[in-house]
Amino acid sequence: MRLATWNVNSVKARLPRLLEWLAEAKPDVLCLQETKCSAQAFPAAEVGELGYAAAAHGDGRWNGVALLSRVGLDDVTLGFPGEPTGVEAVAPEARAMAATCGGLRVWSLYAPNGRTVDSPHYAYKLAWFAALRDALAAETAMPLVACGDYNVAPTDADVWDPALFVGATHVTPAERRALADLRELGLRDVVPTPMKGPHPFTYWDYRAGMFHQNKGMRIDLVYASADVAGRVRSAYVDREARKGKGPSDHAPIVVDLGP
DNA sequence: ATGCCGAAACTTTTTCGA
Repeated sequence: MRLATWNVNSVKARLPRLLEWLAEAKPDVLCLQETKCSAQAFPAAEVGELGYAAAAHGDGRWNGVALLSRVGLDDVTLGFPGEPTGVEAVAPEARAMAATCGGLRVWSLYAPNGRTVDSPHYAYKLAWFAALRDALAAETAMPLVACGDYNVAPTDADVWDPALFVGATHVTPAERRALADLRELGLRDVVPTPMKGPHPFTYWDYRAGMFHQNKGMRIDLVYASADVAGRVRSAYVDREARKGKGPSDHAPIVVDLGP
């Protein structure tokens, strides 16, 4: 089974690139983040023509996650119990969903950014991770993979220049502790192989030629239960998808699982 | 060459991203 995750930064703006990538990479299951469209507006017909069932969770302009599968898409759940609401919001944002695909419980996650450490958005980010931990703890009895944009660089090696991130979000001990809490559930970080350079970065800012200088971050992660992690045959960052006209600022991660 | 920010909307600037 080929599993993939990709923050597409608008599924509408990225639709030609998405369809092209699906036809080429042929994942069995794809987790999408930052779809930036409502569930009703999700291009289900277009991906359906390539053989994918789709489920989407989104409310419009911001956030949004989706799951595509050609090996079954059952028991879809949107959000999770105890998910906190956004800052100054009355309802949770569209940042999490799950489905059972080919015998695997698959989550597509888009963690809050946090903005700055003194922002209420940072406290919200940590609360969101704490609630996510409890939600995933209830699902560890089955083969589980939690994929997505975690908006946390697990180690200093996961940012191009740690000195530039001192005092910034994405690298704080509390954020890294939140990831460690997920690993303590038994989830393992499936670290992909970079196509170029020593670091498997998955995100490069659009600005200032960051991609071309390989100044990136590894913030998109695949967290797999031990049984699933043991089935991993290969995993890589498809940085080709970050090139060319109209790319997302994130590259997909592709994971091949054995039986 | 990978090639120097992009998406969305209560749009003609502002908000957000990390």
